[in-house]
Amino acid sequence: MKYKILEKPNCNDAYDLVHDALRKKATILIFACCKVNYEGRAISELNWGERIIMIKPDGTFLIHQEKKVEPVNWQPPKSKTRTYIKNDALYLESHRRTPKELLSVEIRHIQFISYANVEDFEELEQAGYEKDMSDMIMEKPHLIEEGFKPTTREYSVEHGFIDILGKDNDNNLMVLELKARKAGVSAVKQLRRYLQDLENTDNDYLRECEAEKKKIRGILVAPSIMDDALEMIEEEGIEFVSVHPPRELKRDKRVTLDFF
Amino acid sequence: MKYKILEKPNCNDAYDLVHDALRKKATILIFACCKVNYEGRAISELNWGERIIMIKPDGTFLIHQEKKVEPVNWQPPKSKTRTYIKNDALYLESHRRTPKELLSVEIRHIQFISYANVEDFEELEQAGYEKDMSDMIMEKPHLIEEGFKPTTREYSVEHGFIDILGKDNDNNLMVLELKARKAGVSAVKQLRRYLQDLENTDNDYLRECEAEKKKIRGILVAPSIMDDALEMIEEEGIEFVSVHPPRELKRDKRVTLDFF
DNA sequence: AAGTCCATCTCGTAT
DNA sequence: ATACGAGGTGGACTT
Repeated sequence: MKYKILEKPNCNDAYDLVHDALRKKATILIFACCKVNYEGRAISELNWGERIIMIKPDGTFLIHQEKKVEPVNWQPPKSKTRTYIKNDALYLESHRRTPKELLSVEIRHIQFISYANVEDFEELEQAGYEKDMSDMIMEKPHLIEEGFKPTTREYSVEHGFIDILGKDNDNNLMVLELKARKAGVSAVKQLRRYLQDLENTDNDYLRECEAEKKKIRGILVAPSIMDDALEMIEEEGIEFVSVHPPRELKRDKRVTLDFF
Repeated sequence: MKYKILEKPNCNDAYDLVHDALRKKATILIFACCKVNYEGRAISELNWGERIIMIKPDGTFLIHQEKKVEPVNWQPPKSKTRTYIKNDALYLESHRRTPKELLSVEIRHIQFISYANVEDFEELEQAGYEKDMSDMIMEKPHLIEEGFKPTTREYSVEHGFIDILGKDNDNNLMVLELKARKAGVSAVKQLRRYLQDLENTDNDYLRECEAEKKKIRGILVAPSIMDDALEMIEEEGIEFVSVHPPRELKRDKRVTLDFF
C-alpha cells in the first residue's frame, strides 16, 4: 500500500499505524495535539499545542509549529523511533547515541495520521556557490585579470585556507579570497590575516617573492562589496574584483559542453 | 472546519483546497510527485519525484524528501504563495522580495492533500546555551575562580566581542571566551585574537593594567576541550576552565527561586 | 532594512 | 568517529 490515512483514530489504531509505518520504512505524518520534551545537547520543554509531526524512513524526526522554517524540535537521521501506549495516551520517542539525545512526544488528540511510501530518486542540482566560483576561476582565470595564472587551491596557512594562489603577468604573487555573496568587513579581515600569515611564515612562495623582488597582492573576489569593506580595502592596499558565482546548473553545463 | 483531507483528488479539487487553505491561513500538507525550480540567492532544479510539501500560515514553504532534517527546497516566512492550473497540472509558486526569490513547484500525481488549522500558543522553553552560561557566570563568578569579579559583557574589540571582561583577586584583567560546546582550536585562536586586539588598541582597561603593572589573563571557558586546543592553550599561556552550560529551564528556575 | 552572532545548527568532506 | 568549513544557512537581536 502506497499510503494510508486515519482520521481521528483511537489510541490503539494510531499505535498500529505508526508501528506498521516504522516497520515498512514509510514516512509518517501526524497532525495532533502534543507535548514535547528534549534532552541531549541542550534541554527543552514544549507544552500542549497542535503541531505537525514528520518521521522519515532515515530516522529523521521533525516537529513543526505553524510558524518558521525550522522545526521546533527534531532528531537527526539515524535516530531510532519507538512508540508505546501508556494510560490510554500515545507516546513517540526518538533517541540516538553520540551524542546521547532523547526526544519524547506525548500525544493527546490526533486529528489525522498517515504514512506514505515516498519514492524519490532525484538529487538537487544547484549552482551559485563559492565552489562553483572557484571552479570557474580556475577554468577562466582572465575573469580576475588578463595574464592571471592560478597555481594552488586551498593553500593552508596559520588561520585557515587561501582559496586560490597564483601569479600575475609580472610574476607577483596573488592571494585570492572568494565570497559567493556580498563581501563584508569580515571577508577583508580574513584576507588580511591570510596575507599576514603568508608573510610571517616560512614558505616557498614568500622566498620566491623575496628572491625575485615581487609583490604580494591580496585580491577579494565577490559579486559586490559593502561600503565599509570597500573603505577598508583601500586602506589595506587590497584589491577588489567583481565576479558573480556562475548560475549554470552542472547538467546545463554538461549539455553545453557536449554540444560543442 | 478544523481540517480537510482529499485522497487522489483531481487537479481542480486540489486547486480549490489549496486556494481555500491559503485564504483561511491554514497549514497545508501535500504528498505528491513534483518537480521543483528555485531561483534567488542561488539556483536549483529538482526533477520529478515524490515529496512532502508543507505550507504554513506565516508564508513558510517546505519541500521534504524522504531523507535529512533540512528541506530540499524552501521559502522563509512572509513569502507569498499562489497556485494555478496550466495544461491540467497544478502549480504552486512562492516568492518574496529582498532578496528576490522564487520557488516553483509543478505537481503531477497527488496521493493526498490536506489543510489543518493548527492551534498552538506555546513557545519552546530551552536551556543549555552560551547565553545561559554567561548569565550563570555573571551570577556565580566563583565558578571561574574565587575572587573573580566580572565587569563587562560583550565588550567590542577589533575582531568581535569579548564575552566577559573582569578582574581577579589581584586586579589582573581577565578576558573570558565562552563556548557552550567542546572548545576546539578555533576557539583558542578567537580568544588569542581578542587578546591581541585588547593589547594593540588604546583602551581604559589596557591603560589601567599598564599603570598598575597588572597582567592580562585569557580564559577559555567551556565544558571540555579538544586535545589540539589544549596543546595550543599551553603554548599561548591561556587558561582553560571547565564550566558546563546550565541545564535548568527558566521555568524550573523560577519555581526554585519562588520556593525560597 | 542591514549587520552580527549563536545554533540540539545541518551537511558534506577530509582525516 | 572526528574535525572543519560552507550554507539560498535560520532566527534573534541591535543599530
